[in-house]
Amino acid sequence: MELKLPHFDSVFSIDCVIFGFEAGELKVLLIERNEDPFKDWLALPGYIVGQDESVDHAAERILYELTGLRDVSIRQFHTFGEVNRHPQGRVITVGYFALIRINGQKELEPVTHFARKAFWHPVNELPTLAFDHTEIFKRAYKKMRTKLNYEPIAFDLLPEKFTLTQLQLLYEAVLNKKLDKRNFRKKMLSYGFLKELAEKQKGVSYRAAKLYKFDRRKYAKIFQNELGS
Amino acid sequence: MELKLPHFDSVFSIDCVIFGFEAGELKVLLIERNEDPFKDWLALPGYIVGQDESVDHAAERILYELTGLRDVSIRQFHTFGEVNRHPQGRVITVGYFALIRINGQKELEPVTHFARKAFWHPVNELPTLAFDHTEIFKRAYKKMRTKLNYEPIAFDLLPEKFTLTQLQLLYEAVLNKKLDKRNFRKKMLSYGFLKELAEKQKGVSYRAAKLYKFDRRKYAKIFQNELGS
DNA sequence: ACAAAAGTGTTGCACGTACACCCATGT
DNA sequence: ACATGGGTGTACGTGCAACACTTTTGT
Repeated sequence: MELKLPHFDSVFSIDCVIFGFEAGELKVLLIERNEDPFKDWLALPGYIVGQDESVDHAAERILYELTGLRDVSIRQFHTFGEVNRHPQGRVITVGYFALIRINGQKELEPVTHFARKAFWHPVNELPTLAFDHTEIFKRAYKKMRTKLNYEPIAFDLLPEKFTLTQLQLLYEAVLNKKLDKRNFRKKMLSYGFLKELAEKQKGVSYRAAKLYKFDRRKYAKIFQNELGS
Repeated sequence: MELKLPHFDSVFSIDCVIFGFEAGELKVLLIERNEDPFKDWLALPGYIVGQDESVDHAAERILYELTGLRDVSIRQFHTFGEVNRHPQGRVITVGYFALIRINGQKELEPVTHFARKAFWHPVNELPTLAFDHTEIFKRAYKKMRTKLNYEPIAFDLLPEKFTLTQLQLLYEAVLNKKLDKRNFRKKMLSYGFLKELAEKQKGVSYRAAKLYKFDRRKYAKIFQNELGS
């Protein structure tokens, strides 16, 4: 079929706001750019969408290239389409956010040339970022806090096995407020998607806490009704 | 500054899912296309974003060109970025939805050449639409129903002055279920953003109902706290 | 024994839900 | 007078918020 579309100098990109949780703090994954524009600046990991890949696929690819992680819950949250948000031309960017397990694993190592390094930075006291990335981050953070209240996204940030106190500390860090221990536990357990393990915490110099894991199967079963029409 | 961006054959568009309420039914604004591809098909109103306009601006412009309406609450809800969603090339589209007052006003008349006509169609029993517009519509409809539960978007669909029964019928049509009259009124009035008018309904052959209007100022005052950090 | 965090129940309040009858008005 | 929708209150159950002490374990 003949191509009748206008020929604009326009490009799509995606930018990822990737949250992690470490040392009791909520963190976001940043890169140090190695290319113009904004060479040497800090930025959210993001890149141009390929001509022959879907936007969703691009988001997964870039997340993989920067972190080595797959099968992460990654979701689109907003598209940023201001005319002058990119100094080199018309670029609209689709923002995605993901929550991943930091796990104290190996150093993050970008496999793409455009980033000099990638690292976790606490979400509080964020430095100035390239482009409109500060705005993109803020929007993602807001959305994430909202979602935390009605979707079990917190578990993506924790190790597979965790204690209820760890879970609570995470909620407190993200929502930035203290929660009541008894109410928190009651509520979490009442959902019925936490699986209590026989195992206990190790290496602590006080009473060891029970470990739990998030049971995706039970979660799906419980909330399948909410889909509807 | 030198343009270093890759030169892709790619274009952004926007598609609008515009809801209206008429004759007790929820309706969506469709157009009959007058251009290839999908010439003569029914579709959501949408068009290509200009090189020098923001995506948000494009959405407002297109809504205006198709309906003559301004100052409508129009919101982005999702971006559709599959590779082959457009037969002529790579087009990603940003979906917006809006709710407007049908008002029994003058016929809708497209001022752009690409649509032969625009008209309201009940959301139930929607015909087959061009491109992936059925999918876009479904996503908007779902989002809209969700939003109805926690934002006062329903008032955009009603005339400025309305009765509580009209409001309830609208909720019932959108949510597709019956609601209890007493509970519905109690809840709506408890919010405190409905202003009771001295005026009453006219021209009905039964007891005339009180008219209300939605008080945006009160709403803003009541819910300004929810913004935060 | 002590330090440190784990673990555990009850009460009041706000909110949603279920439910049925009299009232005002136009014909 | 009658038909039609307008308008109103109560009782119950659920879920959330406030609140403090005992238990377990490692040192």
